[in-house]
Amino acid sequence: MTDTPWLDRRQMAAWVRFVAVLELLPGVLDSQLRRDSGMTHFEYFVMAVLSETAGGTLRMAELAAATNATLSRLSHVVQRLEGRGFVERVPCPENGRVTNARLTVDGRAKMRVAAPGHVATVRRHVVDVLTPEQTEQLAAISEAILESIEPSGPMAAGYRRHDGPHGE
Amino acid sequence: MTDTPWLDRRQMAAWVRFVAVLELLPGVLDSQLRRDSGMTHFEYFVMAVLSETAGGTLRMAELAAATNATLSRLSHVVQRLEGRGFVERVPCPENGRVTNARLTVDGRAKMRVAAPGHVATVRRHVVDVLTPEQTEQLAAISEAILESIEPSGPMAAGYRRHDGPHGE
DNA sequence: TGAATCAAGTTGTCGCTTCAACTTTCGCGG
DNA sequence: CCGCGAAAGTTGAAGCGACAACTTGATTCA
Repeated sequence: MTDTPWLDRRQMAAWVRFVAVLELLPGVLDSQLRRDSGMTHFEYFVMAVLSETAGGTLRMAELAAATNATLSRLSHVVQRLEGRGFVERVPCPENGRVTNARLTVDGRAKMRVAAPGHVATVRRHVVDVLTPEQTEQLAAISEAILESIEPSGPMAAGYRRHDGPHGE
Repeated sequence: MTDTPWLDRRQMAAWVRFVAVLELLPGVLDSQLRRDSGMTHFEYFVMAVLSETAGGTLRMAELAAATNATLSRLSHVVQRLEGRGFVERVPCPENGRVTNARLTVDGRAKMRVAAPGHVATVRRHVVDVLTPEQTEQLAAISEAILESIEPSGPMAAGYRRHDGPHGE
C-alpha cells in the first residue's frame, strides 16, 4: 500500500477507455429516457426492480440494495415518483419502522410504455455491439469489480445471494 | 427498431451487473479522492490530462474532448480549480475566442500528492482484480461501446486520433 | 465590406445526489 | 421493564452537472 506501482501502458489504456464509458454511458441512458419518457435511468431502474417482484412491492432497504443506492437517495427518488403517481409508500403494519414501496397501476403502465425504447438503447450501445463472448466477459469483469467494492460499499452485501429474507 | 427483442437471460444478467458497476464505481473513486485529497475524480482527471501535455496547457475545447465532458461542465470545473489555485485560465493571444487552461505549480504538486492514492484505488477495485486477459477484454469492450456512443455523443469524435494539440 | 453564420466559452438556473443530522422503532441485556 | 444501541427512514442544506440562453470572436461569401 505504501508503494503502489504505476499502471503500465496496457493497463492505462484500458483504464482510460473504461473511464470514458463510465463518464458517457450514464448520460446516454438518462438522455433517452428523459427525452422519451420523462424519467431518469435510476428512476426507471427502481421501477423495473419493483415490477419484477410479486405485488410490485419491496421494503425501502431492500429496494435500495437491489438498485445499488443509499437509503437517502432512494427516499428522495421514491418521494418524487410518489408525487407523480408511479409509486406509493405504505407503512408496514407488522413492523413500524419499515416502509414498503409499491408500484401503482400508473407506474406499471408507464413502464410498459418506456421499456421498449430503453431496451433498444441498451442494445444499440452495449448488447448489440458486443459478441456473445464479450457479453460473458463483461459479466465476469463486472462481477470481479463489484466483489471488491460491495463489502465496503454504500450497502453491505448480503442481497446478491438472496436467500430470501423477505419471502419470494 | 420498431420491434426490439428483449434481452435474454445471459444478456440481462450481464447488463444488471454492469449497471451496478456504473452506479457504484464512480462513487468509490470520488470518495477516495474527496477524502484523501479534497477533489472529485473528474477534477483529478482534468488535471491529470493537463499534466501530461507539454506545458501543462490545453485549450478548453480540447480538454473537454479529452475528458469526455461538455464545454459547460468543464468551464464550471475549471472555474472552481482556478479558485483553488490549481489551474489558471489564459486567453489565447492569437485567437481571441479560445481560452487555455494551464496547470499551476500548486496544481502539479497537488497531483503528485494525490496520484498514489488514486492509483492504488484503481488497482484495488479494477486493475488488480482482473487478469491481464480481462484487462484487454475490458479495453476492447469499452472501445466497442464508445464507438457506438461518441459519434452522437456530447462531443463529436475527432480527438482520439490526435494529430497534435495545436495542430491547425 | 458587411451581414450571416459558426465556433468557443461563460453564466444562471434547476434538479438530483451526497452528507450529516435527526426521528422513530425494534431488539436485547440487565 | 427499562434503557441503550442499532436499524429503517426521512429531511434540509450544499455541491455538482445538464440545459438553455447569452456573449464574443472568427469565417464565409455575396
